[in-house]
Amino acid sequence: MEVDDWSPPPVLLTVDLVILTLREGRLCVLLVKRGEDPFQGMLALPGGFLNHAGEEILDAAHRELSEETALTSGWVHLEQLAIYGDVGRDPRGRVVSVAHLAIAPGLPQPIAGTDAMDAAWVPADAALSGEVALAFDHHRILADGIERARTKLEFSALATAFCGELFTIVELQQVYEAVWGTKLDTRNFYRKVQAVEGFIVPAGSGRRSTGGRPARLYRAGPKTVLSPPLIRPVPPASEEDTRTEGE
Amino acid sequence: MEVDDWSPPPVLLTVDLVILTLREGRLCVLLVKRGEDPFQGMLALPGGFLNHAGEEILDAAHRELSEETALTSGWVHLEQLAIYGDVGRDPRGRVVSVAHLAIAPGLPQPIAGTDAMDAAWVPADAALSGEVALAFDHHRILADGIERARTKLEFSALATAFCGELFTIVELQQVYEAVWGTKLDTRNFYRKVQAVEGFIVPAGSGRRSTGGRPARLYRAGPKTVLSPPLIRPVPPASEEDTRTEGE
DNA sequence: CTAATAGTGTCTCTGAGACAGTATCAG
DNA sequence: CTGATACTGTCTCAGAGACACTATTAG
Repeated sequence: MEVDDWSPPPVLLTVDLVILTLREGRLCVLLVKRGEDPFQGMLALPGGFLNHAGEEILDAAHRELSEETALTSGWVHLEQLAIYGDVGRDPRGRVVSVAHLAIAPGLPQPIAGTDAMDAAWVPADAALSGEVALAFDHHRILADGIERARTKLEFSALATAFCGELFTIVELQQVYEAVWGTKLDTRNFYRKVQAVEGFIVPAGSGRRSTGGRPARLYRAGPKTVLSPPLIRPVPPASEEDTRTEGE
Repeated sequence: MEVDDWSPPPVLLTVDLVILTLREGRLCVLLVKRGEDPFQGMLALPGGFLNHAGEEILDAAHRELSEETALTSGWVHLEQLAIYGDVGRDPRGRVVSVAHLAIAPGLPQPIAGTDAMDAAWVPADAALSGEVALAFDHHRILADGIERARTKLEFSALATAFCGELFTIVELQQVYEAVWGTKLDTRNFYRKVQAVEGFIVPAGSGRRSTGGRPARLYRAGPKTVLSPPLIRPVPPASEEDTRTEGE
């Protein structure tokens, strides 16, 4: 404690990304197959070290994001998720990861990044359920990221980040259904999203998909906080809750 | 990109704490007067570097917490808040701070820590309003921490962390009123906290304060998520609320 | 009895969930 | 006209806010 020439221990900083999108109505996450040293060949979240000591963390996250997805950037939501710094999490030493949550509209095929052999969209439920093993503590990070997205859908306008610039209410509903993993009542959904002022605003005229009544188009409104919120239906009220509920 | 002997740039990691408590019915935050190099003599959040490369971040937060408050530890809530790593935030170099939110019941006088000249409880509104200048980007961290506490009071049982092991419903209400900065209706509050199963559970018999009917005692229940939540009354009162206040 | 604090009941209104039929297009 | 998709209205019930009085103690 009273050491005079003590100096703080340096750590290595990485940026990891939970990138979510919708593909064929399913919530998917981008995973890469590691091409390098620790956990080589294993699936992991995209990410990497800071490029140089002067790189901002958010810039590094954006850089990693475009390295993997070739995004037009601008229609991407990117926010800090949490920090993961357990001592044993990386065999290379004291590596602390700043996890980020990224959400983007239907993305094209991913591209293999600098230190990734391969990259692919994996359905979120498959990645969560442990069917695929993830490197480091990335399973925990992924779970936290998806949980964050699910919660933020209730209280923020985050859902529009899954859509393009123009979208229909049905498409927005499909976002909620895919992320929450539930079916929603169409009439209640229409009523509620339109009741929140500034959540979505009408755009021009309609379009159609497989021959049917043309749908009205909307774009994201100025509001980022939803009030009243769109409450997520209680998870299926499963059998496991018996013990928690009793006493 | 193809540099072969490239190695990731190291950074220095600090842990900073937003420690909240209630003193005389007011929300207060612990601030220290810096006794060392950058921003010497200025007020700042308590915190410091990792002790050694093998120290867990959460352990470091606990260590800093007990260094400043001499807490009996165990009745303290401590959670990660966010990470602050802007390039220019610390003149000593690339210093990245993992901010934490700590909440504890009515604490005694703080003690000056290792590298702090002085420590004191400062009312949150005074610290937020810019009356006092804070070192580094600590004003932003403080604002984020208090906002986090205000939000979590709605949806989690965090309020009980401000109380001791045993508390009355009135005391719990005072927590909400102090943190939110609003007055709440006593009857509605009683009804709502008791409606949430597992939020608070009755303890033994009553006690009193200044001569009055003895209050029933409660302790924190097993539930950490409040459903239904206790909605915070709208803070902004958006525009011209000319004289609605006196009601 | 008085002062002081703890505790309670009702009404109204808003918002959530459940529910089925009409509107508009392509072919 | 048919198939397909977009869109809408009503009822009921739970929960939030507004509101004033009774209960129990110390002195």
